[in-house]
Amino acid sequence: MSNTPALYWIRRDLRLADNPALFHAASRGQLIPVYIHADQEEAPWQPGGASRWWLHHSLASMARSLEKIGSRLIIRRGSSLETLQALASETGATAVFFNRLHEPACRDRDQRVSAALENQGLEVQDYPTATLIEPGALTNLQGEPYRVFTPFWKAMQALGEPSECLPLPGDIQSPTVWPTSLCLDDLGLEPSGENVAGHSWTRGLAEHWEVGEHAANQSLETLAENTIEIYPVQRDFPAKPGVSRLSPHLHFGELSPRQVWNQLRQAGLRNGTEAQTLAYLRQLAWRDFAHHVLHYFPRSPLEPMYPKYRDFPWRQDHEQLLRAWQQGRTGIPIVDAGMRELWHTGWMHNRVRMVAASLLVKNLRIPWGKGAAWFWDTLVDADLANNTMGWQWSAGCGVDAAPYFRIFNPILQGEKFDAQGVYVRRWIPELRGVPDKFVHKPWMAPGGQGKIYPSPVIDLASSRKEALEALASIRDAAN
DNA sequence: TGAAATGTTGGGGCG
DNA sequence: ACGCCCCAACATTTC
Repeated sequence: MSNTPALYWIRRDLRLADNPALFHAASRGQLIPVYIHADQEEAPWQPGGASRWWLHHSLASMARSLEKIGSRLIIRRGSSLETLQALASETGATAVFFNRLHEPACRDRDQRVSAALENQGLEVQDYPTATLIEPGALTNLQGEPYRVFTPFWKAMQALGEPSECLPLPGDIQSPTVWPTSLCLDDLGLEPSGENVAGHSWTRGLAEHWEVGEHAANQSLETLAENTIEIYPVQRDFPAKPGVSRLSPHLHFGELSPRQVWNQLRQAGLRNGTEAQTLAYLRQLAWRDFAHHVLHYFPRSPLEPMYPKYRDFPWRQDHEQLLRAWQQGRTGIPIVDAGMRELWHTGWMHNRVRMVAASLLVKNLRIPWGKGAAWFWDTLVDADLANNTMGWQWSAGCGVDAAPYFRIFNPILQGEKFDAQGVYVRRWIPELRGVPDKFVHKPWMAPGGQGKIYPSPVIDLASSRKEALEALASIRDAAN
């Protein structure tokens, strides 16, 4: 026990349970939880619109949780280092505890902050908790980073189960005097005004999500006890509730991946759903793989991992097409439905993300970074590692990527994974009068039944051919 | 975590 | 009964 306070520096670890920095800081003695809004330090990957909305509500939830256990959330704005230094001198704190972030900008910032604080005699403790395997800790037998998922996953499994989760922090000791705090609203996180479609973002997001640790645990409970049973089969069908929707909770640390792993494992044993559980844990491992790849390739958010793709002949003057894609009016139902789901709810089903990305990158030949930037701004689960891996995978220029010739046909994808058109009609009411047979290609409906919906902005067959030619023009380059 | 083009096979209609 | 053709249905190759 120390008789000076410790600062618990909160970032994207917005939970009380299984929280190493909070647990150890609280065990040490007087605790001062602090959130410092310094998003320019993460530039150019500061949180986008949907993320800011989520962050606002998650911080509000964290503040309430801390108050319930007799503590508080101190909110400040400014340079992380200067703010921590100021707080230390205001409160007499002699230690700073935090959980690690692994994005390159955050990691560099945290190392600078730690070094500076230690230089002036403060104790700094940081903990891994954002991933199951710490990025950089797992290499193949040659000491090289894995570049293919399956061997990475096998190596992960060979390491055995994650350790037990930490309990809630015990007795919370407050400092004798609390430092001053801003109000959450002072941070101006919630986007004001309307999004691209003229909808109020705030309302749409609020209608579709419950934010915070409690809601995150409820979603995990639903997954472990119900959805997991149907997950392996239903996860590919966007109209069905076959996926976990845990991604934003994991991104903001309302749940740790270790909690997800351990709870699913236990439920799987209890309910005899171990095989289904493994299918989900494999997907959870993709999240670790993405962080692992970002660790070794810190420039990958902006640069193709295979340099020859820098010379890819992207379409010139694609602004109009990009806007049609963003706004969900490409004329291709499965893509438009996905893009509308995105702006209404801040989320899109993964199967549809892949189809929408393929259309943007391959048929429209628009640089994948434009799609990544749009997703970054509109997804509540926007995560630099996952977003980068997903887009480079789709564009064919990343590790373990879809081969360049793999081009989705959005009509076939729609017919295969949304045969009755339930998903596309949910987001595109105009299609409700179009018969099932043509719901994924309304322009082909006889008798003007499909006329109500605009024709595709791109011809799928000819643009596919052009994409293959464009890709052939760079494929013989050295790498 | 593809789809189109091409090849093969076998059942059935037909003269 | 038989050969021929058509064309699903399935398999393989190619991008």
